[in-house]
Amino acid sequence: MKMTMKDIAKEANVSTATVSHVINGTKHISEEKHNRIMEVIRKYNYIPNSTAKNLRKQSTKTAGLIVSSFPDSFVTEMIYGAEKRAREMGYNLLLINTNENSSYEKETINLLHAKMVDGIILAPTASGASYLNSFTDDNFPIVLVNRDDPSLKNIPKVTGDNYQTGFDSATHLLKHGHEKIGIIYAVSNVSTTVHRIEGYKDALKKYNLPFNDSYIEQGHATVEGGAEAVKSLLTREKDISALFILNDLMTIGAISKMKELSLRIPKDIALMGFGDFASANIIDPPVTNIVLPPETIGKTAFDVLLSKINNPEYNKHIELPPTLITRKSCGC
Amino acid sequence: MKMTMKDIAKEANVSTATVSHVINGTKHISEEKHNRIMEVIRKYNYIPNSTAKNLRKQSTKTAGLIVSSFPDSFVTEMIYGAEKRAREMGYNLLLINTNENSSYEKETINLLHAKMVDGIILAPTASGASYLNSFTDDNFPIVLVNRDDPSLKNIPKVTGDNYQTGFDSATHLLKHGHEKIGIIYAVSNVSTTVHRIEGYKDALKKYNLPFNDSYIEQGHATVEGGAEAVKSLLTREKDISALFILNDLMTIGAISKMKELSLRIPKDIALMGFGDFASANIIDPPVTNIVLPPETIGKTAFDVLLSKINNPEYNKHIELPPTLITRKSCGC
DNA sequence: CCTTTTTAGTTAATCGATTTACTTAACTTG
DNA sequence: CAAGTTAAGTAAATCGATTAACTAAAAAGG
Repeated sequence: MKMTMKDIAKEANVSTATVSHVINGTKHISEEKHNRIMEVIRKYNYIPNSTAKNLRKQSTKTAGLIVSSFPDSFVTEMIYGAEKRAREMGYNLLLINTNENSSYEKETINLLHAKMVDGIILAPTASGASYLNSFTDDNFPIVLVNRDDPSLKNIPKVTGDNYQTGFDSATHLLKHGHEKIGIIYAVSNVSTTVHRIEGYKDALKKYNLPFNDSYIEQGHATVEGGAEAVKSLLTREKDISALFILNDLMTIGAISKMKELSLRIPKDIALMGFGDFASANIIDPPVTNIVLPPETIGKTAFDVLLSKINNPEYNKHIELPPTLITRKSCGC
Repeated sequence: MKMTMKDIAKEANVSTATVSHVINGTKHISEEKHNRIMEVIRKYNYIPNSTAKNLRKQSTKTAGLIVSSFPDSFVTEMIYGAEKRAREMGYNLLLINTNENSSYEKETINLLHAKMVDGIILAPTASGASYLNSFTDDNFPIVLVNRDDPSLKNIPKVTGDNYQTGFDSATHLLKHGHEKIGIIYAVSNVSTTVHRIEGYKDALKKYNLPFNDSYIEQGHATVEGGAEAVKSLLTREKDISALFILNDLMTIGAISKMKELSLRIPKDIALMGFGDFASANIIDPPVTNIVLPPETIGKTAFDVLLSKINNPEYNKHIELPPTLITRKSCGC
């Protein structure tokens, strides 16, 4: 049977206020009443209704986690990190996947706001998120994760250092003599892609090499998308000697297609992937990857959200550095 | 500024009841007032507070999704399917990962119950979930997903047909002459594992072959766990000619280790994996897998939860059939 | 011993919606 | 035109907690 605090109070012959104080330890209650109340609570296995509590306290111990591309191994690990941290801190996470649909993103934020979540961790879609200003101006805590939106100022951010990611991977290939390096990416107009390409460009510049726009190919973030993209790119640009692929599924698709085309990796084309997917090490050839720590990004995003909740002035941008994992596919 | 219905009512010179009726269409309101109210609502971008609504309506349009092993590609896709369906039906999903910790599972269900979620989709941990009876007896909608608990009766279930999965994969290997088939699994005492092994046993029986307990090896559900398990199993049982590995990461680890041990697949050992992970096709050799449809399982679980919410008597068990994807690793 | 302070507990307002029961005016209808 | 319906709107109860303000009794202080 569903028990309310009123029922407990009646059974224990006290007021609901007393019951509440016992439960929350907000006032000293005599040993005797304390015990009597606890007994009744245990007897009926009473658990206070959080919705009522939430309404009164104007806080829900729930946060929203809005991702834009799921399932994707990077995002999945990020979710894992955030959920784990949230749990440790006594929070629950509402998971929403906008699937790169920006109008759904906007809608969702309104919905979660109305649901009175204590804050939102948002991996935004490609279209700008300037509409967020009306929320942050109202002190509704939002933290951007993974993807940055440089136009937003009063908002904390947790991302990987994508510029460095692009710079380091390009430098690694350049160092080993590759001058014509192709890039395959999935999502346009997001900071993850844009910054990696910027890093790549600057690495070229450092080596006094020209940037060639047609070495950059877009495709779907799927195995098939990677296969198509690599075919289209390598058919068009025959002199490319190395590839940097910004998405794990696409990397897998690309390798598959290159085998089909009898292109040897790394002999004919060197290859670097992004993200440390489980099979990277046993694929033939094992894939050299540059990785950003998704779990840490997720965990940190939640910590930052908590900071923002506790201090509306908190607006740091935390950028986590990449790591290069050298295996066979780049021939280095 | 945060607006309440009271503010809107005052500004529009009506009662909150009228505002509520306009918003919900629960009573006919004159054109004139209707427009006046809508205008004020738009002017302030007013969105009704769901927590208050939830408290009053005793429903939250939110469901809990409790998984026990995350991130895991199967579970991830299941989450994807469930979240997508939930969204389509106007629900949000609270995602919780119990990490195979049964006491945390119990705690979480109490918590979500108190949060007044409309129902829960639960992928239970290994330890029995008989404590669920007190919830289902109270008509709190819970559906079991992925893992079955046969001791629970008044509860709907959505699972893959794991018996058939074990039977079909064993039969496939037996048909091609393998008589000593090893199994590597991750989690004990869950229906997914138990039923697959039962199916495997029955397939052996059909071929009049004995079941050998020591062909069954357990390990951690990780790449490293798979590597260790395969080493331990193949060192102990030298005459095994085929392996069936029930987890994708372990499959990857096992292949990696077998390469290290200079065991050729499928020449020395044939191999079948479970679940259609992205890299299966480009791993060397491409992995033959038997798969159950995780996205469909997740989606169906949410549909079933909705059925259960609308009809407390709904207690079907939906079991989805496996598909065999033949590639090189089993040599068939 | 009287005043002040502290302690233990309660009453009632509050959070922000929904909804039942009621009122008043307008409209039918025989 | 009196009686019965219907329509449009509102007041107030309600959902189930928390908590400010209050009270009464006990303890402390002078």
